[in-house]
This record gives sequence, C-alpha cells and structure tokens, in this order.
Amino acid sequence: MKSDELLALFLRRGVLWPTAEIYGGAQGLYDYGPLGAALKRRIEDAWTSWFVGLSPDYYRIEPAELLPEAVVRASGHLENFTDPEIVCDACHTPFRAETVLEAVRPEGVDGLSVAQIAEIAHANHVKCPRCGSEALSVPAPFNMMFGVDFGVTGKERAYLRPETAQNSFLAFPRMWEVGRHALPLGVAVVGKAYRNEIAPRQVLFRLRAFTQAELQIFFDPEHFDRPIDPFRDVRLPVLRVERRERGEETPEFIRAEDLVASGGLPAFYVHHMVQFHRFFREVLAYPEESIRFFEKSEKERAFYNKIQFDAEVRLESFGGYKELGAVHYRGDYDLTRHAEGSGKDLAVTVGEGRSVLPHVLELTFGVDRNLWGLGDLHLRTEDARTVWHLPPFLAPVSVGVFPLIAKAHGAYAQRLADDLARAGLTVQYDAASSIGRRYARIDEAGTPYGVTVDAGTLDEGPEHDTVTVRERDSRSQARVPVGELVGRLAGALRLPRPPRI
RNA sequence: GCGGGCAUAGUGUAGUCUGGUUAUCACAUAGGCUUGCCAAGCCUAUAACUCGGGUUCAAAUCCCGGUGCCCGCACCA
Repeated sequence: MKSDELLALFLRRGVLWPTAEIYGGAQGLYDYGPLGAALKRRIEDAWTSWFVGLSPDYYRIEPAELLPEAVVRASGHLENFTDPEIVCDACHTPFRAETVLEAVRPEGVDGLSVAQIAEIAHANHVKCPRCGSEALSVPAPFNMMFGVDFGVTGKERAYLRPETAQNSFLAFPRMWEVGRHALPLGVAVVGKAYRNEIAPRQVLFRLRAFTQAELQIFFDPEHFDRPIDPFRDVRLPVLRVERRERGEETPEFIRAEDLVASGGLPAFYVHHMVQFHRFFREVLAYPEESIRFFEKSEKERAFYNKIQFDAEVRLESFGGYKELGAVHYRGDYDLTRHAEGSGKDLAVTVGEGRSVLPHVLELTFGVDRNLWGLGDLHLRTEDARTVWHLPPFLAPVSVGVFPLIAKAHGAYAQRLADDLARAGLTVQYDAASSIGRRYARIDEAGTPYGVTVDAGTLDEGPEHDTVTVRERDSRSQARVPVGELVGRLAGALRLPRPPRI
C-alpha cells in the first residue's frame, strides 16, 4: 500500500498520530492509539515468544532506559556516534570528512580532533566536491544522544539509551550466574531507545523515540563454526557483497548449508539467520519474494561488526527495500570495551578451566518499522473494501461479536461478547449500522473472526445456541455451537514458537 | 542540517493564480425510519481554512516568521 494511503488509514482508525498534535506536533515522535498499541504489543510478544524460545538459555530482561555517562563513554557512543563532517561555507553542503579527505588522507580520520581535520583540509587546499570552494569548516560533531541531568546536583550526566543492546552487555555478569554458567547465553531486551535524529522522516522509519527488540547472544568463539543441527533444505534469500558489486538488487536463494560450506559463514551465524527468516515468513507472514538478507560490506557496516546482514523487506510505501532488522556479529568488542571501562574482568571460565571472553551475535529488530511493514504488506483494497490480512495471532482484536438485528439479538450478543472476553479473547461488540458494514469495519482493523447472533441462535430449534463464525480472509461462514467457540478459535490465535531444528 | 514543494472537518479533497455571499464534494461518525449475513436507501445532525505577525475597507486567498509534512542531498540501527 502507498505511504499516503497507509498513513491516512492509520490516522483514521487510530493506529497512530503525531505526538503533541494540538501544538503542531514534534518531529520524529508518534503516539500509538488503541489499535496501534495493541498491535505493537502483539508484535513484541510474538518476537519474544519466537526468539527467546530458540533456546532454554535465552532470556528476556527489562532494564532501565537511562545509562550513566560511563557506560556510553565505554561503548563509544559519546565520541563515535556520528562521523565528523565537513561543511562548505559557500554552498552549505555537508560531507563526511572521511570522504572529502580520502585523496589526501586514505587512512581515514578516526581519532582526529575537529581542529586537526580542519588543519588537514586547509593545508592540502581541499575543495568542496560540489562547488569547488576552499572555504570548508568542520563543526563540532553532533551527538545523537539525549543527555539528561542525573541526580539532584545536576553534576552527573546520564543518557537516554541510544540502543537497547548496551543493557544486555551490562547484564552479562549477572546473567552468567542466573543462567547457571551456560554458553551460548541469550539476553533479550524489548523497549524504547532514543536518538536525536537530524532528519526524522518517513513516519515510523526514523523516529526519535523508537522500540527495538534485540537479542544479544554471548557465545564461545571456539564454537562459532561448530556444525549445528542440519538446516534441512532451508534456502535463504541473500544478496552478498560480490553479487551487489555486479549491480544486482535481487537476492539469490542459497541453501543454508552452502552458506556455511562454500559461503564462508559460521554455522552458528547462519543458524540464527535461518531463524530470523522463519520469523519473517511464519510469524509476520511477509511474502518470500519481498525479503532479502543484504550483506553489508566492510565500509558500510559499523566498525564493531565483523559480519552484518540487514534483514530487508521490499515495501511499496517507500518504493524499495527497507531495513527491518539485522544480524550482527560484534565479536568481543562490547565486552572488551565494558571490561576496560568498568575495570571488571568479564571473562568467564568454561569446560575444564578455559577462560573465555564471549563473543556476541546480535539479532536486532525494529518494532515500529515492522508494524508499518505489516500495514504495507498485508493491507489490501479488494473490490472497494479494505482488508488487513494480519496473521490472526497478531490482530489487535481477535473477534467481532454482532447481533444480526440489534433490537432482537443485542442482549444475547452482548452477553456472548462478555463471555468470550472472560475466556481471554480480545473482543469487540458492535451493533451499529448494518451487518455488512460491521464486517467491513473489522476487516479494515485486521480482526480475523466475526461472530453473529441471529434468530436461529435464540429459537428453540436445531440452531439453538449456535452462531455463525465468519472468516475475514475467505469470507466463509460456519455454524458453531457457542460452547465450542473458544476452542475453535484458540488454535489460530496462539503465538507461534520456533520448532526445534 | 541544506535546497525545493506543501499545509482547508475524523479521512481524502474543491476553492488560492485573479482578495469580496452562509467555504465545495465524497467517505466516515452519531440519531431516526426502513431492511435483515457482507460498506443498501431516505431524513437529520456533528465537523475545517496549521500557528503568529503584516498589507488591506476586506485575507483560506497576498507578504514575513514559527511549526509540521513530503521530495532530493547529507546523515542513519
């Protein structure tokens, strides 16, 4: 679905709206309404059920969203979060310092101060790539973290976390004990992260407050290549660097085993790519042809990542592939930095007394972006009606309950709606306007089932205490005894968990 | 952040160039009548010129600024 169309629908149905709208809004901030909040919760629960379910040694924690300054200093976010820029004073165009100085300083600008970068530019008479002016200046690097006063004196600083990953690294020593000394050890966090983005845009794609679902897996690097259970014949849509360099945009389907055997990727890494792919397919129901795992080259990926595939999905709303998640091999960068920063030894002892500083595999997933993706890919207009083909277990409301004729069947239907809600279903009762309109309303909200009470339900005939269950996608109807309703629907509404490979 | 464009009921829009009646239309929403299993019909109601300043007898319309949105560049998990 097109971006404008999707946003209009989301606004109309109360999925989301701009924060502080009556004051003109605030860039990069959106609030979720009832439908959006419920859907987002379902996505988070589905993600947790799936990824934490991958192993008994994977856990979810819920840490604080504020990080003391020492943490972000050690993690590198305080200095390194943005690359230094060079701005042309003549045409006001900003460039990455590294790019502009490439000819005169091929080794890059890491570690140089603002003054040193400016000096190099002037000494070599570097010109603006766009207008040729030599009037270049180097502004102080912009840090994308939100800093806050911490404590009553205001002398201490803390920062809203720019990513949830840091919390998992900080939790490692505790989790090593709580997890009873097991590797691999997974520590998941689902929660808000905050970045003062320069140019928030595209609704949920670059927010200043956004929700990440991340799983950091600490593992023994000696086991990275250890063969794990066979991948059977799983094929992954991957676009590797060599193929990209030939100008290809589309992925090729490569057997997981081949990615390991001839593709040079560690088995443990590929195993988690397979699980990520299955989550996209089996839980979010993204079409196979929309997904690709996009390999980042050494230049493109963050410096701490040794292997990086972005999990991308092609969205009509933004006319191309968008990053909705990623699989990062971060090596021992994080634990090394935090061991140095804190002065604590973060190595652990495994097996017969071998000391190991675990490496980290990071699975990261953008909750807001995927909520948008579920709208883009599953909302379809079909002969003048709009249907949100959400997987049933993700639907904000599971069942709509309607009286065929409000006056005649309303009391029974209202009672039935209460009973279903008490049984744990999310239910919406609606008696307004015609039955067709009510079906249309729930179709648009992604509700998979409609239950209608009619004359047969109330009559002392063969249809006594039966209702019609109408299915969103097929529009088919079946007569079901009310006592069997919960049992009938429960299966489709249960969150999927990963099968053991 | 730079450049360009845009901003009218809940949603989508007409009107702006060329200032001048009660601001157009559709859908949505609420109530009534009727109907009774896929957005039916009729009647009624609710509801808007992004904010601030300026020009003018008069501003949705022209000018300036703020805010927000879109596109390109730059940046980016």
